[in-house]
Amino acid sequence: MGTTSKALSLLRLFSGSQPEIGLTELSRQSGINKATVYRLMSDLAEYGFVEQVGADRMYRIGPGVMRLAVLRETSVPLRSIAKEHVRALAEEIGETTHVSQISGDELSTLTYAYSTKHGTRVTMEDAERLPFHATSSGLSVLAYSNAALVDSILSKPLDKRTPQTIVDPQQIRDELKRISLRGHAESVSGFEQDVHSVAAPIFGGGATVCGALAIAAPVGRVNGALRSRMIAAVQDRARMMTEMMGGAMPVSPDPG
Amino acid sequence: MGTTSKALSLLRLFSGSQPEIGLTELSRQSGINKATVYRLMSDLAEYGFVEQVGADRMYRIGPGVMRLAVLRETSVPLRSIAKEHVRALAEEIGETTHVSQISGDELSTLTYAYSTKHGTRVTMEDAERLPFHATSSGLSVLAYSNAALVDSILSKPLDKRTPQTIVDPQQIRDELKRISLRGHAESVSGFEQDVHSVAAPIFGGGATVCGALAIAAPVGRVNGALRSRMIAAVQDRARMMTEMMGGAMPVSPDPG
DNA sequence: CATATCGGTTTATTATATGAACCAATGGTT
DNA sequence: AACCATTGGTTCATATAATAAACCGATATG
Repeated sequence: MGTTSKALSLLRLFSGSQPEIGLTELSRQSGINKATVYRLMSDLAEYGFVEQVGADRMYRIGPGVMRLAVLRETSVPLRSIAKEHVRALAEEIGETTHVSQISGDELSTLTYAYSTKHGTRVTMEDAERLPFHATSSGLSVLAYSNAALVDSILSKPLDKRTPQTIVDPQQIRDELKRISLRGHAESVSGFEQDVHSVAAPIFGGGATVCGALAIAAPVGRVNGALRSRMIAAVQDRARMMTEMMGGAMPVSPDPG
Repeated sequence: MGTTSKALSLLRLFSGSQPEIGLTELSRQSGINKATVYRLMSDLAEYGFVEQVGADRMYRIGPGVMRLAVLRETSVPLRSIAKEHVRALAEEIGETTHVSQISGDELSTLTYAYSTKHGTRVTMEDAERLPFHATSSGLSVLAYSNAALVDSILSKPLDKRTPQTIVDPQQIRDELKRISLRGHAESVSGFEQDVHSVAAPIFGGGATVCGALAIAAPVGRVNGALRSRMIAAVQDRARMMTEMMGGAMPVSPDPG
């Protein structure tokens, strides 16, 4: 593993549930020597990617990423487009909604919204990382991705998140075919127990898939009627988002 | 210069006016060997910090930064707070406004807003990088920064952006003292010709300065009345933003 | 058709990253 | 107050990983 990769992998350790991490803890979780971590974090800090805060000198994500984020949003305004739709959809359906984008070999949640209609709801974490194979969002994206990405994902061992998670590559490939015919993906307790989710892909410029819109509800609340509404609404909204992204659905589903 | 620093410095080359850069161009502008740039960009791409797009395989900022940006905004919501104030202030004064944040040894523009009141206006660039010594924003930040940052900035050679740019360290230190007494900074044609700007610092948790709010108007339009309004408004808004950040103005100005 | 430029690759060379051991400081616990 | 366990940070001999010149094939340009 190269030095640069090591430095970048350290950034991946930060998450919504762990927004600040100390030097020793970074070393422990990454498996990288403490002295090395120190030097890498110093480099990252110099460029504003992390900053040290408080008396205990914990590290957190720094201001430098905001500059890059502004640039990114200018060319690919997925997040700003997503925000409004996610809110409206949550209100319309009365369940939790979220948009996630492809980022390497996983999805990362861009934004999400809760509905206040029910006392219980599926909860999300800020900037949560979602595996492709175990979420409706991931499957909906894979169904429209090129063969290279699908192969790369399915060739690695797949994490069995719950007893219901499908980890057999062939079974997943079959499912991907069905998804590309229907235009939406569905997952019942595949990622988190008791969560029923439906998702539809979002396309950017050039009919390439860039992320997914999803609705997630507690399993017990999803009856036939709600399920139909969820599927119809998520597909409808995803289509609207694709349009605003200047993208287009591929004419015939990618066979990959 | 370490490998990590090299990789991160490549990211700094991307800007609003140059959102996509090719391999050879990256090598040229960074002064780093092409083969090295290739490997570094491959590493960055693997972690989603850049992505290649189009037939000519140009690089642009990738989706990975959005995940980090979401995390950053959760702990330091400067940008979301800034957006509304910048808009309101632009409307109130009828001139261009912007908020920038400290990012290493420079400021980077988080968000800005134009007013439609006049046909001419000061224009901004997305994610523009602003030097400390030549902008009212930078000076207002420095005036409330610790001595270490001030020394580090003033010890390096200062770029004379315009004939009016002050580049003498001692002259700048004198000005910083005055700024910390008044609570705002002012710059006439110090960064761009014919631009008159006023700025006030924004403080985050622990009374530490984290950025600045600024108003920028064409020099010819700034008469005594407008100038007074600009100064009063920028200070007022910056105070509001500081409050929303959970920050506080330092009781006595930092002597640094 | 010749030339230039592009993204990407190879390879011997060497500069750079590494990690065990070590500090000093902090904060509980006995 | 003495003690132990942690923390962030530093040192330096060692060895691994980064580097740059030359090269390749493809595309575009005159």
